[in-house]
Amino acid sequence: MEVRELRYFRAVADELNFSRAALRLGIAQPPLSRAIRQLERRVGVQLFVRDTRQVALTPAGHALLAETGRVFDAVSAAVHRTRRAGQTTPSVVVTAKAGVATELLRRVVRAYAEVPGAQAVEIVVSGYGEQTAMLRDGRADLALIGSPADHSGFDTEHLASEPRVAALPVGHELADRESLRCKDLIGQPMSQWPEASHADRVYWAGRDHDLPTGGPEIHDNSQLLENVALGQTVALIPRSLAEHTPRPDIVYRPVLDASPYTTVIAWPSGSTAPWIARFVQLACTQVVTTVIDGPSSP
Amino acid sequence: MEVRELRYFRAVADELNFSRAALRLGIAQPPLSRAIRQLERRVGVQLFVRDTRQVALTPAGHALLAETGRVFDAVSAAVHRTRRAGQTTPSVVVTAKAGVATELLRRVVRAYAEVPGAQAVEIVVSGYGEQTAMLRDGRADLALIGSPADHSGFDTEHLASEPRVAALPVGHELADRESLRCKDLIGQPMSQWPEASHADRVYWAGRDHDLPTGGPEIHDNSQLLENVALGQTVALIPRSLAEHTPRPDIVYRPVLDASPYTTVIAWPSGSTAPWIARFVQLACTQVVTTVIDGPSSP
DNA sequence: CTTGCTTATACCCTGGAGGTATGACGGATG
DNA sequence: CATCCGTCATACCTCCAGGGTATAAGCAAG
Repeated sequence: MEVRELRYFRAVADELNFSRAALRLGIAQPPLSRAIRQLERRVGVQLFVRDTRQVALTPAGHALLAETGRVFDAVSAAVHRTRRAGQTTPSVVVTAKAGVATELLRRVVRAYAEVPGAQAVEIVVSGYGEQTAMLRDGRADLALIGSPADHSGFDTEHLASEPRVAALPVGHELADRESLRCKDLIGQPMSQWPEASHADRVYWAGRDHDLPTGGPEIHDNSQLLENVALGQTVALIPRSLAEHTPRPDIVYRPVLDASPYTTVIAWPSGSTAPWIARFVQLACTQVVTTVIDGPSSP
Repeated sequence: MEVRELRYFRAVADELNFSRAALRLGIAQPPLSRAIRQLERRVGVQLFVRDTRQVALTPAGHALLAETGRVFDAVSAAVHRTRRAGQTTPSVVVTAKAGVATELLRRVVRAYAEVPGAQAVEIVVSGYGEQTAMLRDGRADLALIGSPADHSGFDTEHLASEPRVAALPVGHELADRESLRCKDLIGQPMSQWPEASHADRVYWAGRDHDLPTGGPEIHDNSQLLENVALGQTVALIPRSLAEHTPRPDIVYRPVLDASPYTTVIAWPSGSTAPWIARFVQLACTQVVTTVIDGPSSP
């Protein structure tokens, strides 16, 4: 099976229409039909049931579609990492969400620069949920990831945990309380990241608590806080974020029984590159000196 | 980048010799040289430094070689799983090492058969260390794996832990002791699985204990025990294995501070197929009733 | 210098990927 | 019911890239 065939397959599986898929691929429809037929012949199973009006995936087609992502990720990871390794001064790429843990990252990078023989470090700031994608497809070598992310397929090492606070608009009914509990937030509109899976939503809200969903969807921290200030939503955020973004129109209140916000450093599982081990080790020791304090979760 | 190009690259990287690589690939040498050149041109980096006498990998080549395995695994997983899904009665394939945990597996399979709408279950017995390979390349959907294995890239759920015993030949100097400790075994010839990485060896011997290596290499349990009986080696094995294979020429003695032998059920990380969740859940509940008893580790 | 081993170059050939034109089918529409 | 439109399949052509053979070129060893 060749990558080109898989690209064709995925286009058809996405569009469920040979003509549109061919358009998307930039080829004509007949060669696409033929390529799919040939793929079916080679693998030995039918992937689509198609009459002249309808195209649908067979169970085998569904199975193949589920696997295509891994193949594309592996291939583009190979290309990306090879290209980077081929540069005159290869650098290690670390990605992290804006805001959270950047001061930690700066410290680690400074410390890593001291290591004899260390490459340059390139820090790429990425949007919510994009860190894992960048690790998977090879745009990054290491990532700092917050707790509600999907770590599957990565090796991780725990870096820091910090308590969460609720961000409330000034004048909110809960704003005069010193601290809150998860159950206090039930019934409140609660913002969700757009890409968050169900598991993420549960986790984000604090594991095992039946916190509400359905607030407006937001894409970054400033947008989130803007929505909070406007009274559109409330939000559970890590305490450090609250400390770095004081706003006159928002109050932050600790949520005592929310699951702590944890930051992990992640890298592609099974990587044996020695500098990954060195960087991770450095990050772990740095985090000890950086002391992200706060009461430990009960 | 196409899979064919990667196959060619890997052959050359393995052989470090274009002629032999071409022979292995079943093509002539000139097309292979050209294909590699074209790959280098497409990716934009040099992969090999070659004069007329020597071929060596560049740093970029090393980086690419490290990624090829993931690509091949992903591709063959796609093919295997698609083929299986295309059969008239698709079955779920579970793999496990012979001996250990087979009674558990039988119970789970019986229970799973009761589930409405459940597929047939096919059990494949595989050699040491092969379970993970089968998961990775799609020959299996689920695997029961013993503790010294490399779980990276898989999701796992803990199933059972059991203490380890040392297998000693009758008449061995330690055979008359009721129980042992790891340090008693220092200096004994200790068998290693051939594919075991360094991490595996450490783990297998009981984490953090400086147990010896260098015994004869063995490939399955019966061969291992045969070697023990012949006085060639001693072995640390899970207790259930000892109980299922009583031998007049071998005595088993508990090793109190060896790390327990744990069995986990593993599946490709990120799989969302509902039947995986159902099977795993079933396995976890079954293991509670199967009660693999024994003293918990200190 | 010759021999033997390597990779690179030159050249040819063929299979298959891609294009165009068109057929066959079925739903929508009047 | 007839027409039209959108769909996938078929037929046929073109052309290039992947593969083969022959051979040059480079280097080490004898």
